[in-house]
Amino acid sequence: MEKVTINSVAKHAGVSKKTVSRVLNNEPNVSDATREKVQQAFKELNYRPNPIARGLAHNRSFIIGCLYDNPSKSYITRVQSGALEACQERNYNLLIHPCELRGEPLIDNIETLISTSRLDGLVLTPPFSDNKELVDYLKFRNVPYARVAPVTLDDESISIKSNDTQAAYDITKLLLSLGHKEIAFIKGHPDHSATEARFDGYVKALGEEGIALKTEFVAEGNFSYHSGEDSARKILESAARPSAVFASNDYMAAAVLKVASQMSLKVPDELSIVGFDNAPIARHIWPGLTTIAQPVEDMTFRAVTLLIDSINATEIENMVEIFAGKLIERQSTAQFSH
Amino acid sequence: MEKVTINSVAKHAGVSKKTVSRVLNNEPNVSDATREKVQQAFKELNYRPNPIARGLAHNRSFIIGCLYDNPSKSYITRVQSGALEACQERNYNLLIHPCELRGEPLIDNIETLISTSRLDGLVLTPPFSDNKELVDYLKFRNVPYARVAPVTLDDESISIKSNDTQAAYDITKLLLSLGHKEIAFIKGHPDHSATEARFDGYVKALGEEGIALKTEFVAEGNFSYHSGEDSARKILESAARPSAVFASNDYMAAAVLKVASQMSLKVPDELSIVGFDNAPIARHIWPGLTTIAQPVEDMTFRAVTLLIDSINATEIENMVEIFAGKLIERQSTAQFSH
DNA sequence: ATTTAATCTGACACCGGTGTCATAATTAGC
DNA sequence: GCTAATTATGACACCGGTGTCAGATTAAAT
Repeated sequence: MEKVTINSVAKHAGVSKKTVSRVLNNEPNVSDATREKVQQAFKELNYRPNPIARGLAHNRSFIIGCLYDNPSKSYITRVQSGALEACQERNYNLLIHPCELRGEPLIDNIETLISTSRLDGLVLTPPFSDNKELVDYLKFRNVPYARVAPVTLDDESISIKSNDTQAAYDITKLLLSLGHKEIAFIKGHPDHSATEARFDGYVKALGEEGIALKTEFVAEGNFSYHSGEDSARKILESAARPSAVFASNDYMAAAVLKVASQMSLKVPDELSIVGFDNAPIARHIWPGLTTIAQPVEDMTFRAVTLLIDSINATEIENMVEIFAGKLIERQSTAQFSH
Repeated sequence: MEKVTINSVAKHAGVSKKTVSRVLNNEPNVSDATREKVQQAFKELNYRPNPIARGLAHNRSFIIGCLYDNPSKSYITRVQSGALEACQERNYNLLIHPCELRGEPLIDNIETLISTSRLDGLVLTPPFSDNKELVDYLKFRNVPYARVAPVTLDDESISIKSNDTQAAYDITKLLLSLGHKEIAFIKGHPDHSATEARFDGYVKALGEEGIALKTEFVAEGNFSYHSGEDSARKILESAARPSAVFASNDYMAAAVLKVASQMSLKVPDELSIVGFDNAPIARHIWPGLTTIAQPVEDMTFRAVTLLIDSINATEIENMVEIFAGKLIERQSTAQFSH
């Protein structure tokens, strides 16, 4: 297969390569006749511009990096899926970068990533979205970035928020409306800002009913299945067992279900359980988990789209958008029966 | 931050840029003194070669594509993880390409992918590893590729195999040794060659015990949780209910467990269940699934490493390597009690 | 001390695009 | 119909590296 470059197209169409470049980029100041000729040559030769050469000329890589450190595989693939779609639409490539938050020094890691791969921009997903050190570094290095699901807002970057607090409030309200008064809570990883946000919603809902927060009903998890197990044991084996458990994500909720099974506690008759995220496991276990579905793909898609557009815009405009979660009721919740 | 190019390094070190390039690529014919000087300049200026310029000069992208279409998120992330590690080690980037096998014409899709992204090579994961049309196309287009977990061998490519048949044989043998004689089987997706391989192992083990294959005990699934549910209903609601079910992957096995729970069938006392893959769900449900763990990361890592090395080698050497699965016993299997 | 071979080093073109600017071809204005 | 303003086009340098090849330097051989 003969290599087709801009030169061959130019020769074929009988014009200069600069003119070909003009047609390629939809630049003005090309006569209709010439444009036609060149486009014809594109087709006849099946020409594809070389993104690498283009990148060199522009001093750009047309690559967006996606940073994550999340135990949930399904969350990661959803993030990737949204990011990929946005990239493909704009002819960018996506470079995935899983990354241990507590591993080697984060900044060094990112520094290497950026300078070796020449990323044009970076999407931060939780828990990086709220990592001040990282955000400051990117700002200092002048690397465009977008934040997915941050809690803190700096008004200086593209941020696509989810309203975790509201959603957590809603799902807690659901439990309350079912007659539950003793509702335990399992927190997520302290590095994730969603952890506090979700907890806040829970606290707010309880507060509105005039129910005091019981410290023995609040366990410290870290979003992992394992931490959910430990927390569930602590909560369910305590003297005053709650009638419902709100786990900050579905993995931990699944772990609560497992512990309940092992203790022969019937769910939802003797114990209601709710999770968060609507991970696949929420519908893969029996009973299915009542949980909050978040539009992860949409959020990431939007973040990457805004990021790429801001890279190519002359005027940089930073914006915040908020996406809402949706309550999904399955079989793990039921009316409280004394 | 000043831009550091090969020219600035050359000036700083007082040599030509070609000499800098020589040092960069560890080429011979550079005096120790000069090499020292240049390396010193690298450090002082914190120089990072521009992969894009390098790519243009070499007519290479230093990007490996990873093709997949797999419902299992955990499988995908494991594949990615192995591939990424191999790429990072060799200074390549990884481009992920999820892809609907039954979606738009596959070859067109790949054609676009290759010509727009200028991939240097492609890793095929199931079900693409055994897609003859695709493999033929890549061969025709002269695109280097490696196949992860193929079943058919063409001896003309890098192939990293797993011994699915053996593993399926082993796990069936386990059920037989527990006294089970009526063992149902849920097949995977017909496009995945692993489907037949696993079935073969099951058939072989039964055959050795002189147990005839019952067609009513073989269901056609497609690796999805949902198909597992349907298959499980068909099998468990039949008149002659088996005492054990072998599902071709863990998602379908989890679905069997769900259906069994709904039917109040106690697992493992009244029904043993085994899966395949050791997906996270296998240990996230209760009882945990007895299954086969495959070294997915290792296999992909190896495939990508071999692929990159073969791209850079003058002599192309194709090879086949076989990785073994490992039987993992959890709580979903027990002695058959009449 | 020369010749010969081996080892270094740099000038220069090139990879495949894009930006700048000068010039050619139109069109508009009167 | 002639000049002025506008639009269309191409020559050329450049992005940051690498390959080729010739020339300079050093080491080995006689």
